[in-house]
Amino acid sequence: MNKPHCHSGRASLRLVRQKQSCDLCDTRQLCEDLWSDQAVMNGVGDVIQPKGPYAAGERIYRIEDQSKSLFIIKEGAVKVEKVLSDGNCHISGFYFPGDLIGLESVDDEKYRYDAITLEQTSVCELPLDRLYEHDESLVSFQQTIMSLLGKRVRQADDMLTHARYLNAEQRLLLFFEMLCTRYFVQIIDSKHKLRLPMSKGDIASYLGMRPESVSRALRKLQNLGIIENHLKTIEIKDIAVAKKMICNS
Amino acid sequence: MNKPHCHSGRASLRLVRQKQSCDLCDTRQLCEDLWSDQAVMNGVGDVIQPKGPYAAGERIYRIEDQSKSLFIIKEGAVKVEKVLSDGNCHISGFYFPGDLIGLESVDDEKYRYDAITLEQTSVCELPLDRLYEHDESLVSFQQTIMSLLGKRVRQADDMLTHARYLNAEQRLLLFFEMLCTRYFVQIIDSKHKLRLPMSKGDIASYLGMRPESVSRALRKLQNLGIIENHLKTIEIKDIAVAKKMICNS
DNA sequence: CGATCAATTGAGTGTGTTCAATGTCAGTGG
DNA sequence: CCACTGACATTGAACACACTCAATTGATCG
Repeated sequence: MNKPHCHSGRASLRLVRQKQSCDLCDTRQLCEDLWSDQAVMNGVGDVIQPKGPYAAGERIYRIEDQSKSLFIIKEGAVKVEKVLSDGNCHISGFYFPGDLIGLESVDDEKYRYDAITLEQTSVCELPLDRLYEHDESLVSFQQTIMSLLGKRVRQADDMLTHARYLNAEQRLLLFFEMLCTRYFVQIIDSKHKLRLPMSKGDIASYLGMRPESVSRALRKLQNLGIIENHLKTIEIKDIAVAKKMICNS
Repeated sequence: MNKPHCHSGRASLRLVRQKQSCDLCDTRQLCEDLWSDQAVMNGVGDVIQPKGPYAAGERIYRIEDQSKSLFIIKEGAVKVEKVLSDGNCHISGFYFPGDLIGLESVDDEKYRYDAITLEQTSVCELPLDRLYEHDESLVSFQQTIMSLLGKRVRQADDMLTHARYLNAEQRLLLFFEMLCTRYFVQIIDSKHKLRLPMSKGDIASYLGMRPESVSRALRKLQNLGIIENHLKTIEIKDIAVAKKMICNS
């Protein structure tokens, strides 16, 4: 199960994560469970619905809608955001192929965020009510969701720590590192030149900053020779220094 | 199941949450499941170990230790914290009777925080490995943990939002409101005079501030006549204005 | 090509931090 | 009972970082 592109049990769940093995994919276990012989025999697989492709800017789920499903991202990129009472937007996270979105609505009535595509995106829908069925064939499925919830909690906790102890430049470098390691991003030419599917404003919201501050921090990093910033393309020129900057807080 | 003090199936799980009904208790469902006829019949209840009482300042679990259990707090108060690389402390949360701690270690090898008692505290230990057993009698138990994980994710997300969009005074007022509504705190005399089991420094760390800033913000709120601050005792004098301050961000 | 939105840059402001000093309380021992 | 201690809490002054407001540039698209 270590070879790339292992999610090929069926076309609808073929989660291709370019340049990465399935080991890094959150939903690997999920896919295996859902397409196991036993699950297929019991018809579990049939409730999984492929949806999309969505164009950029479409909503996969909408805040306040009844939360009925989780979604695995097959291709594309998604931002999960919420409009605050003062009209500002707060982006809770960015998600990429192999990620599962909607976990924060487990055991809640409604979605608390909008999930909006950043580019052409396809997903698989997993009905939430299946989570709670006592079906023998779903036990492994439930455990996988539980694992992902544990991960999600840790991720949120880490984010809180970073938000408090890192300055503008450090947050941006950490963000780029996350994109490179944890997530799928389109990597151009060299290994450390990446294309951002989201706007600078989105990044600002995610990192708890203003767009102006993002601009200034990027310029500062560029002047230091650590990165090259051109529109939606970022090149990390000095990874050693970058990593040192993140740690020395 | 709406009457107070419903956790009286057995002494070891009697989670008395003063002045609050069990509806507000995170672990109500858990207790019901664990002490259901079927669970008891299958011997599930016997794996739940009462521990304590711990004195103030003791560790319930230790960072880097192998994570083997969750803990329900029966009495007392607990802070969950981590020492950062620069020597600073980051407090992830405060927990009170009826709360479940250790959820962030679900599906992880080790604890990522220290859980330290703030006063005399007793807990019940729930072995994590039971979570993943295919035992029929544990299905409901698993679902409850899943629900709590969902809640925990939402809580962390909310915290992130607040950390970004509220100033020092607003954060403190929101913190006090949380203590009053969601958590158990020792309430003295009137309904809105409460005793804080944690230090001002702990509060600062939790809210992402410096102790000095907490002091100044409290003074400001006191000068405005909204609160009265004396050592470990806080009195909310003008709740209407306090709530208005939190919302108008 | 102009219109529109995103991104950048500049100048001035403000909130919370840093560093240092002082004040307060609880516990201890003379 | 009082002085001494150490941890916590408060206060003050100067500073730094990110924010706000405003103007400009740049990219994209009909």
